[in-house]
Amino acid sequence: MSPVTTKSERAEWARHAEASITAAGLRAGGARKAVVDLLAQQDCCLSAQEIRDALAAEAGPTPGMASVYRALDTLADLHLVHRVDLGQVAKYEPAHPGGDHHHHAVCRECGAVVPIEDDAVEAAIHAMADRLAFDVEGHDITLRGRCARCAR
Amino acid sequence: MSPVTTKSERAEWARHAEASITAAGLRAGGARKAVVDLLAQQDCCLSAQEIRDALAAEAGPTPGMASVYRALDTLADLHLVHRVDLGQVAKYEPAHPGGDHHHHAVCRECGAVVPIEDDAVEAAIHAMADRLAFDVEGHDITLRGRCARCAR
DNA sequence: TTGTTTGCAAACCTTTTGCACGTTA
DNA sequence: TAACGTGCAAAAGGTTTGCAAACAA
Repeated sequence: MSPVTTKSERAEWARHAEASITAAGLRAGGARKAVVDLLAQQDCCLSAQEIRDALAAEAGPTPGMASVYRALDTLADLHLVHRVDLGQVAKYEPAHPGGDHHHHAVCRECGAVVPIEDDAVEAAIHAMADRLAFDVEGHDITLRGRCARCAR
Repeated sequence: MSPVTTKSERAEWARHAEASITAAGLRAGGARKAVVDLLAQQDCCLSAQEIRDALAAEAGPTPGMASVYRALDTLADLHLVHRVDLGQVAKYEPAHPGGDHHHHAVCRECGAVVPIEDDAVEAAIHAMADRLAFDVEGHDITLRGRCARCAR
């Protein structure tokens, strides 16, 4: 299974994020930087709690939940992260500038989230969007079912 | 704009729901019946709060929020309603037996939710699902953007 | 110095649960 | 009458906000 984003794409996102934050006149605090650095390593979405847990496992101070939420909020405003609503908990993932994105399959048994990509579906969605009396800026697709492991 | 479901489809759903509830050995209480009757009139999704507010506006006793949630939970277990996660609040809509379903476009300005249908997108989703190592049981699509009124 | 960022605690909101009472089959 | 359904209140998450101290530019 190929990764959904390459290592260089993730590094590119980190640079882009830093630049956007500076360009917006924001300062470089520790908590937000830690969140950006962690997201830069991710291929798929994480919840605020998962982000904080991951940062708590690293060396250095652990940011408070409020700071994690505030950082995610700021990043979402700058279109640097995309918020994904897969259930009762919001998840967040890096938003890549080129419009390059993926969707999610969620296992109803184990809760696993698998990233998925499909050009034909993207094309069909865009064709539909063009015909609607609605100014479509983005879309999310969630598949529900059971992952390969749980279905076996 | 044509309705997503016809009046007869909605009446059909109400009958089907009553029958399923009885068949499951459940009894006929007032709160759940009120929720079923209200959902039977809906074309698209409502939140638990919206359901209760609508019932409060009607004649007769207003069910407690807990009863609304319990009713929705039971109906979801019986596959009579589909839970839709469009944001921080869960919404619920009647699930039509034939597999007939729609998706949603959400306006980022006014929050309006517009039901959408597209056979080509459905076909593309199914084709993709067949190729995945994931047992896909259902899917949800959310378009984000601005509705016709807000975009004007 | 000045405005931003952070952490903590409290507030908020949605959803769930415990429990006693009413109701259905 | 035995089990289920309901309402109320309390609890339980997840997320947001107020405020004072720490910090970057």
